[in-house]
Amino acid sequence: MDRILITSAIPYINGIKHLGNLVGSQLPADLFARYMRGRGHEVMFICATDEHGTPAELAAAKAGKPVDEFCAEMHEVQAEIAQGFRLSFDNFGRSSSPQNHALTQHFAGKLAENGYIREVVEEQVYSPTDGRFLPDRYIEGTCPNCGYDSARGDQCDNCTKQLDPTDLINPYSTESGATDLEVRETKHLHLRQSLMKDKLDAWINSKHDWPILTTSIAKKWLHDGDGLQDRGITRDLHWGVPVKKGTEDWPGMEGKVFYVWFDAPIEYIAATKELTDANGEDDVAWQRWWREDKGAEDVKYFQFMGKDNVPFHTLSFPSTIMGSGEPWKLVDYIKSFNYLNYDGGQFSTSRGRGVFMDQALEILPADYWRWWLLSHAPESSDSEFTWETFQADVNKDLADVLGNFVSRITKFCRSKFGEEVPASPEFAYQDSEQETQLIAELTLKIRVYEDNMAKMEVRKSAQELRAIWALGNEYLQAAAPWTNFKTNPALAAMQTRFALNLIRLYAVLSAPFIPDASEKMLSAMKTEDNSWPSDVSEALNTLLAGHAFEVPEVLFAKITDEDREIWQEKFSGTRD
RNA sequence: GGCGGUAUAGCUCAGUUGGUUAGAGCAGCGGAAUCAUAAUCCGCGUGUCCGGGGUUCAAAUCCCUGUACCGCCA
Repeated sequence: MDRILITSAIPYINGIKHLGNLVGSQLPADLFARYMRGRGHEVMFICATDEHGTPAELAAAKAGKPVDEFCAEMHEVQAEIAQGFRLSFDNFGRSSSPQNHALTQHFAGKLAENGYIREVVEEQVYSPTDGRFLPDRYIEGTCPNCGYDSARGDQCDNCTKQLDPTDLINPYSTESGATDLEVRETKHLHLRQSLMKDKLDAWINSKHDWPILTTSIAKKWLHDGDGLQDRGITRDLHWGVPVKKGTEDWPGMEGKVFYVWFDAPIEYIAATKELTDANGEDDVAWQRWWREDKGAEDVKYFQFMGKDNVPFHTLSFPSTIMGSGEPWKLVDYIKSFNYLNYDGGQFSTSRGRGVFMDQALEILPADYWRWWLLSHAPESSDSEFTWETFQADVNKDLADVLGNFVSRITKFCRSKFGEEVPASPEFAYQDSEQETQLIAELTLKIRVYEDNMAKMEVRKSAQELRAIWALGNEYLQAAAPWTNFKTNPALAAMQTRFALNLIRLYAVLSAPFIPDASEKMLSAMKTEDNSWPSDVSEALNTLLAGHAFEVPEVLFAKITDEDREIWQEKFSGTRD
């Protein structure tokens, strides 16, 4: 039994995420976590909300709430939606937790001790009216280049020229409209990632089995231009982790907080501690996952994320870990994803384009989305969601191939033998060529499936699973128990018993993808035996003659053309 | 402008370290079956593997170059 640590990139707090976000991190991470649990491994699956930073403050202000209250509410909303998608986090934490405050300050202290922190005095735009320093994009004014009157401080949207906030004519705060902006000096901490460059480079180069997407992005940042740059890890904000050197004050840094990207990945660790603290366990309980000197030396750590998060996880966070000089667990494998597009364009949170997680659950059960998104996961390149393919794929795979298989055999059995597994003393499928051959084919495919799941080859796993489902239909078609029933009912009984056992087998194999349907299948077969089919022949002898079952409700209702047209129309615009 | 990714059948995509007539699912066409959510099963592909060069006995795969789309950065 292995110990598997899994983290999904943590979603930002300011709103509900769309399906592209979901398929890029949380959903494949959940697939992997469920699979590993199913195989009997000890799993710690962690996610959280990423709560600090200016966008959270602004979203709270817009909602007319104190930022801490806003975050607490949004955390609950996101947690509930995650539950709706059956994301099986062991803990869904909060980066604003006391545990994360302490750990973030601890790491900063260690980094300073080891010479990886530099204090830098910068000039930034301050707004007395807003009472804060303004990030570049929250300052607007007239573009000196083209005269556009709503140019942002970082770039003019009209002529695309890159700008400095001080270039703008008549600059004003986009928050308050204040024009009394001034440039002030402010001191910040920089993480000296540049000192870590060679170490990171060697580390990345040693990871031969990582996705090309992961390593190519990391290498680009390591070698592009002047190479890996130091990065500011503090901000002049109120909402965040106060800058401290461990538990000590940091002279000159009063009133400042750590920048979100610094404290967000540390939350992976903190969220684990949040869990064990809540359970009243001691520190060893979380340290055995994260400290190689406290029992984590044999932990295998997997991270899941979209490609936009790769630099932070391949460079910044490892810099934090390595620079601490303490034996924290470094990631062993980074699974990264491209983007899912929506109907010819991008999903966009800021523009409200596409289908958002809450809306998705309002129109269809989680399994539909899980199956489609995972079987189309953007692994090798960006992939595309269209309502037409979604409807066609889901109807075919879930309703026709799997759902109908369950339906046809349970109903057949009920009408011919009643709602219990039929007996046939004359026939055992160990002695029959057709069944023996199918067991061999299933075994082959299940081993391929296991291999793909272990390698986090998401699409290939889905493909193989579907092929395993199809074998059931092929078998029924060839065996034709409905024909045999007329001349040789005992043979038909054996075939029916075999096919009914396939339902349980499919439920176990499919659980990582479609947990709800899997649960329904097991409960229809009136069994709680969800043990992994290491021996397929044995697994198909689980439900014995006389075992009662019931014909389940239709597992997957089909998406009609009318449904599709309504949704297509409904989601064609943007959300406010 | 720099960097990266992608470009394979009508659609969505596989093609591992270069190696037999380039594959799968969907859609389409033909057939079988009638247990089932008109579901299932079987059969059917004349594809400039984006264009152009090159390396090689052999290239979708490696190198150069051009084009298109996407993204990141400045």
